[in-house]
Amino acid sequence: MSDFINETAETGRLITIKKISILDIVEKSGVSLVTVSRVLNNVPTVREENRQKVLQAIKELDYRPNSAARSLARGTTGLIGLTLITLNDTVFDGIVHSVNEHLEENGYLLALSVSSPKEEEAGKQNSFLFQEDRVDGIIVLSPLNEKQVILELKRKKIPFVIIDNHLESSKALTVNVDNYAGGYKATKHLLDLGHTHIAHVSGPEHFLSVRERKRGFAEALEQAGVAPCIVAHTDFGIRCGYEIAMGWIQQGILPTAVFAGDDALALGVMDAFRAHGYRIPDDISIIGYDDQVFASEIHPQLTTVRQPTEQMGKEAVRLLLKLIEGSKRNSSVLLQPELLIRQTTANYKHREKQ
Amino acid sequence: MSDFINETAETGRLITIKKISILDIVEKSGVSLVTVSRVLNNVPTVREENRQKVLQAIKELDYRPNSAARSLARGTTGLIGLTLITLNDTVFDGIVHSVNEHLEENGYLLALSVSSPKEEEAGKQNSFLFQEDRVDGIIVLSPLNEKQVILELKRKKIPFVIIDNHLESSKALTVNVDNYAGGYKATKHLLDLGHTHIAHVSGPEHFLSVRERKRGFAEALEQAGVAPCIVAHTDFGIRCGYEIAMGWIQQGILPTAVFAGDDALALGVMDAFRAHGYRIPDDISIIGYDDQVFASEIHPQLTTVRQPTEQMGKEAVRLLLKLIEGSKRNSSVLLQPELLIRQTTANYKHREKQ
DNA sequence: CTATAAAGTATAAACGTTTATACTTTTGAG
DNA sequence: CTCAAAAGTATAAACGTTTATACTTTATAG
Repeated sequence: MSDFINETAETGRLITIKKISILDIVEKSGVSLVTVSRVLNNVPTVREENRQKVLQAIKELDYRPNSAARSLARGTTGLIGLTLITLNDTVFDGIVHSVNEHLEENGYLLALSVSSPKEEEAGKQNSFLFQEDRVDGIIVLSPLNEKQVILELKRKKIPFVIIDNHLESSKALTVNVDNYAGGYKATKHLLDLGHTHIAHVSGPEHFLSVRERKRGFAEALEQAGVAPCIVAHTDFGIRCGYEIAMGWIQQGILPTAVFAGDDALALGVMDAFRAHGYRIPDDISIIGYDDQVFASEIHPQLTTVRQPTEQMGKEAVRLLLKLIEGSKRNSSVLLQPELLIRQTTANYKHREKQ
Repeated sequence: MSDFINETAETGRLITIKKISILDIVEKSGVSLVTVSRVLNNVPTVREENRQKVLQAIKELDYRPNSAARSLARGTTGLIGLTLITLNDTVFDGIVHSVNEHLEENGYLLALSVSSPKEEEAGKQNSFLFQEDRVDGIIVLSPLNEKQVILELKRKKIPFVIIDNHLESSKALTVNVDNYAGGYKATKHLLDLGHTHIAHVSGPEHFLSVRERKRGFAEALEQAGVAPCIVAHTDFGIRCGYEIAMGWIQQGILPTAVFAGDDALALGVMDAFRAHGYRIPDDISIIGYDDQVFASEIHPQLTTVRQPTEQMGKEAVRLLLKLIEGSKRNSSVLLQPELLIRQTTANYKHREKQ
């Protein structure tokens, strides 16, 4: 029971306030320390009458157990770290929400470590989270320098799960969405609409997700006996989509449908074609990926592929907690994406030359 | 020194691994426990030779101090909580990055608590973060139920700072951006371009930021002796901007410039006017707010008002840490936004009737 | 060589819980 | 009323640091 100094709001005078501990609850409730501890930890062998006394005392004194003492005694921090690069992304937002929610359900608190892409590529990522033994486990979201992260975490024996990994065959536990299926579904949708000149623009090829989506694209086309119109890799982002599409138009490469590797690219492509008088979806169909917030709000609303972010977070938490419990033989998870058909895709119609 | 069970990767056999503590470092380095502790805490009175021995032992044994024990002994958790509603926002993203960075610089770890707007409005917000004494302080980002949060935090005597508060006169320490100035600057820019039919569309009026931006808008107009063309309140988001602008056009309300309360609204407004054949910025100037990522990527690039997110996070951390240190007489911070002139605003030109 | 300061050491208390052990009281069935 | 089970109690160890105190060694100036 230590004291700390506080200041009354009105006078600014310093007064001393006793920090309350479990002993104060013992005193107030009149039961033993062990009983109080049992109530705190929901141990069943406590008479209801005593439980009430304890709860009452806790309420009256506004007692909150000291987490450090608990952690020390229990050998557990109750903290799970989540490392990521950016937050400004519907998918990440959904995952973080989900992870947060499911962790809280299980009595864990979420520690966040955001690093900039630059730091992460330099391998400096999340050094802080790794330094003390502050967390019971770590969820790594879409790590750029995956190998290094895995090595580090294994060496430190910190339980971890990776969401959206980029390595073909990482031996770590992972939660992924079937990007091949996403690419396949998107492309199949365009084929079903009668398109035969289908282009694909996507992000950098070193992303596994990019390669997988492209594989789905290629596979769907091959099964339909259709040759790809063109495939382009660039950076993610509206601007890149715009530039790529502008390039196509200037070269006379004129797809009737485009499967973009993410919604921002799709938006850029739309911008470019519209700038040349194309109407969407009448003259060209566009399909994105990720279902960013703007996708359903722009005009026309963007057809896209949604990743099940709620499930991703839930599964990652489930896997990690099992790992922490010491469960062996857990296996990685592969979830399915969902095609959202909106207004930027339509049946192929022959377009009159401009 | 306790033991824990681990599994060899190859055999799956259970082996016992000793968890290393400071005592192992004492043994390995041959110096006293106090000296080791001093090295760990950067106390200067340690001979360089001994410091090296200790550091060497720490490295060889891959020792990381137990954070729970540290926290207990120091009476500090080293954790700062950040509560917010959504992450999917350039401004929030910037603030979280900044908060994270500046906390780490000061040896703190960031605990995140995301709640859904629904939860937050129901007052259930962040209950978890408040329950144990898990954090040394809390940064509250744009609280919907601000009064309740403040009351709760004061009652629990948890040091806190609010970023982007919505109450006119909260007695809490806050970090804000001068929304009045933002509205004023944006409107002044349009006036300087020769516009006299300027509309304003913004979010719900119960947001202080919305009212302040509007006040800046009104003040700038009044100083110029210009009457507002129209002022509308709706929800934030592309769709709402689109609908409002559509309504204007149908009613024959035709501003030559629009100041939108955020970038998404601006995008919706642009969509609507473009759908009616308006060219931007030739026929109508549009200005947004926040400088979301897409603002500089769309075509034409959106003129907007940027909030200094890096500074906001930095100031919030600074204030909070001072508060934790026990410093009195800290004062709230008001930062200035910046007008970013890009391609959606241009000199007023008389437009020929369609 | 001595006196003094700097740097080291050992020892122990403190931080606030959890949890094991051993013992005591209460409750309820027979 | 007796006895066993359930529920309680007291006591103490453990968790791994930090930090205060008092003492010892080492380096350095005179």
